[in-house]
Amino acid sequence: MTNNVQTLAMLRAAAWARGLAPEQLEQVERETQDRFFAAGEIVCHKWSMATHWIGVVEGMVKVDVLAADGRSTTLSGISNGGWLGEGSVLKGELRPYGVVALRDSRVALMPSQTFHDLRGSSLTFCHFMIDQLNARLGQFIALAESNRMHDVRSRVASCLAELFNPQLNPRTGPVLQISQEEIGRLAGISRQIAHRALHELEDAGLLQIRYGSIDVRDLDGLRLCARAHAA
DNA sequence: TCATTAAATTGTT
DNA sequence: AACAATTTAATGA
Repeated sequence: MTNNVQTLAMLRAAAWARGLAPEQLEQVERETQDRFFAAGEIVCHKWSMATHWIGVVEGMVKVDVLAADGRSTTLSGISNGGWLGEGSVLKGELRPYGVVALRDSRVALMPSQTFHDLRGSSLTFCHFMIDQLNARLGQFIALAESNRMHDVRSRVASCLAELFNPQLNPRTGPVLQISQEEIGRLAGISRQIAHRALHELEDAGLLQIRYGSIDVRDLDGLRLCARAHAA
């Protein structure tokens, strides 16, 4: 249950909620919780039970895995309007990743029971879920291709463009409040390499680097760069 | 409002 | 990886 205005607006505006019957939407609003996480806080631990489907109301969270020696890499970033964790909820398994707030974030938590109720009763929800899983698959295919075939600049461009994936991150604004260190984790490179790649993208006029944030000026240009092979 | 300081982030080698 | 420089936010006069 949540009284938060932003969270309620986010639920009602979600693509999967548009086709719901009034009583179904009421159930969602009644059963979905609402929590605030400060930057750096853990939203859910690795290997924890997947008890909720997670939506980002406002802010940004990352999905990451960390090695025993403390190194960590980021698999995905999710910002305003994005949902994550459906895979583990569908399978009823432990999450094979951790979720961490990249900056102060408000997060919606839909209980897995509610999730399964929708899955069984709403065709539009099921359609959304097909699109969601398909987008996730495409994301990881692009990631594998980018890692194996493309240079560093294209990889960074690809990772940034994914933060604007219309299915996975439907309401990302042009200003990404994310440090170069986190960009590096997202692209699987060091902060120094990320720094250099970002300046190349800035010189190409695709974005503007600010303190603690990236201002994306040419999203289509980033997407083109993400598919380019040449150095 | 301004100076001081610590913390975070970026820049450079 | 190490270090320097810069930006931001918090504090107190």
